Amino acid sequence: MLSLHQLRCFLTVYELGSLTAAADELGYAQPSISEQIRSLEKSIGLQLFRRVGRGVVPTTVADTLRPHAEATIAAAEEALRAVQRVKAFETGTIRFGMFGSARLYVSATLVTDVLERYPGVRVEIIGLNSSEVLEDLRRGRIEAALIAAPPTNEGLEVLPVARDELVYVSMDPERTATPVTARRLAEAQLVMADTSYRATDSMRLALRKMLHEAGHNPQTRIEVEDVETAIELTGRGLADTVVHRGAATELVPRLAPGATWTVLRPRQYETFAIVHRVNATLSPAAQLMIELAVARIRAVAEPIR
Amino acid sequence: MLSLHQLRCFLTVYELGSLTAAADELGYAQPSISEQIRSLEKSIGLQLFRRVGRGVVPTTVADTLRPHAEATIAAAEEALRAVQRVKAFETGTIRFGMFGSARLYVSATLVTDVLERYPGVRVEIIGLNSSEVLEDLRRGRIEAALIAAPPTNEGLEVLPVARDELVYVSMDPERTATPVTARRLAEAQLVMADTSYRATDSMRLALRKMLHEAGHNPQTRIEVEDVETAIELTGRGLADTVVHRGAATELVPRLAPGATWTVLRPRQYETFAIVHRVNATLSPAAQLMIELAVARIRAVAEPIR
DNA sequence: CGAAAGCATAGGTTCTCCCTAGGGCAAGTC
DNA sequence: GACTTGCCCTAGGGAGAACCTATGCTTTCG
Repeated sequence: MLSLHQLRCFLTVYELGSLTAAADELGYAQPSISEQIRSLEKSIGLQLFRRVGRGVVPTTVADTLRPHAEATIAAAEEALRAVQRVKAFETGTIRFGMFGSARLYVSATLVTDVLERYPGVRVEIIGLNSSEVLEDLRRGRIEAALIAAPPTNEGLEVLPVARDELVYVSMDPERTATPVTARRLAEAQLVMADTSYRATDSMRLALRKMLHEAGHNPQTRIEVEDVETAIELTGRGLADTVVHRGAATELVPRLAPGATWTVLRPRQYETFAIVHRVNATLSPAAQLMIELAVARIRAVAEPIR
Repeated sequence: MLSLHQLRCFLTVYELGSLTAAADELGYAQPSISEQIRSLEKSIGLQLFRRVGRGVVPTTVADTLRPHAEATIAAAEEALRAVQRVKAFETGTIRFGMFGSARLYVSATLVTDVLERYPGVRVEIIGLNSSEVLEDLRRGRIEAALIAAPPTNEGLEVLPVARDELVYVSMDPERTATPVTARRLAEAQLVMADTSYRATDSMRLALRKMLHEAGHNPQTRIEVEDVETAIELTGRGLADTVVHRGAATELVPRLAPGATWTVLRPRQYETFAIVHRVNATLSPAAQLMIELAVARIRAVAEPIR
């Protein structure tokens, strides 16, 4: 079987015209080089060097092989360099999951942070829709993610890093003059985001629990996919909505100018957490993303611990 | 240390997404593949696959490595193909030595023969001057040669294949009307070729012996390097010359029109022989050249045995 | 919850790599 | 022409790599 080591020995011998010299050059004993050359000759079925008195002389076969051997060695070294560059974050792709409204807080700035420190890398933020993130985590296609809705999913390790309060958004200033109670919430016309995941969305669960405790049943008038859409509809006065404070700060001025918001009573919080598979040893890239994402979200939300 | 085997395993695992499947594909047991991947990961210092429940998933490092690994494997395979083509004479260079007047007989047609059978090869006929051939043989830079002056050189094996008669060439038809005796030869004004090798040239030795036996001393008027020059000077009537019949047939009509030739008395012969180092195992290329050269020279000269 | 699939580990065998020691041949030297 | 030197080869042995079978553990699927 052909090996890189054989090719390296071959090239050195070809260059120096001597097994002994090649052995010195490569730091081996002469019989070792001899053996490598012999095994290479055997594996191609042709003589590469003519043993002639003192020294060896390359055959025309060796002339033919030489450039290819050099190309092969070069390709192998280039392969090593490529992964070393990835190791040093000089290049390569870094993938990170981000799910729910978390992206509103950190996605853009996180990418900026990474690119600033490692200009060569390619950054992929996976999961503008939530199910993908969990599936990708479960399937191992991404190592870690920052999510806003801690699932009790088995096999996933969850590290809360910050929390953000839920706020009630409306175009009617009267409705946001005072904190919104469970009763008022139950009576409101609401537009809620993340339709597809209403069964597992932690915000929904929190609101449902709050209403239940007050003896009410949750009722939403409109269901949409995006937080953006929910806020935009609120801006048109069609309904009110409940979102994270961060989302409100970020989106209301742009999508629902004139809308105001207030907290709930009792106050409700959503936790942001880093999630990854249990027992996973995280890659440097993943650790970097986690570090930056945590720093960013702690700057804009309320840090936990 | 990086190895081609590791890269092959890596690519198969990457493609199939499974160690077990890769093991089946490559014909190994699963733990062997596992070990190869692990050692590759260790040698680059980065994880290539995330072990996730059922199967493995490539990391971004693996994505980076893959094209380089493919390029390296491809280069290695191309190297093998290249030498296999040489093996089959589909390409590559074939070197052969040819020395003395032998080239007049076979050099051009020999090249034609080779190119006809193996259109892809490059043919090099080494040694239009004689010393190079022996030196190249001695140094091992060529494996074999066809020569016209069998040297008693130690370390070289000589296989006579044909002989050619020496003829006396002159512009004076009277001098070639009858075979030339030693006495007439001693009296003639001669131009002789291969000056540089007069001490070892077998034709010189043969003539000298012939003259000595008749009690004469050899005396040459003009010494030149080339047979061509000798014949050309003969054509101008400046002197007569002694050359192989083959050289006369080939060159006299072109270089000395009007000149005629006759044999010597007693008749003198020059032997053509294949020469190579003793105990040398000849390459297929060398054997081919020998075979063709022998066939050719036996067609135009008088075969021995 | 049991069965199946897939990776990791353990232990042992075989093969490869590399070493040292010594033989043989060719080239250069006295 | 014998001697020395340089260089390759062979032989034999030890360390490590590669590979195998058997088995255990985790995840996934019915």
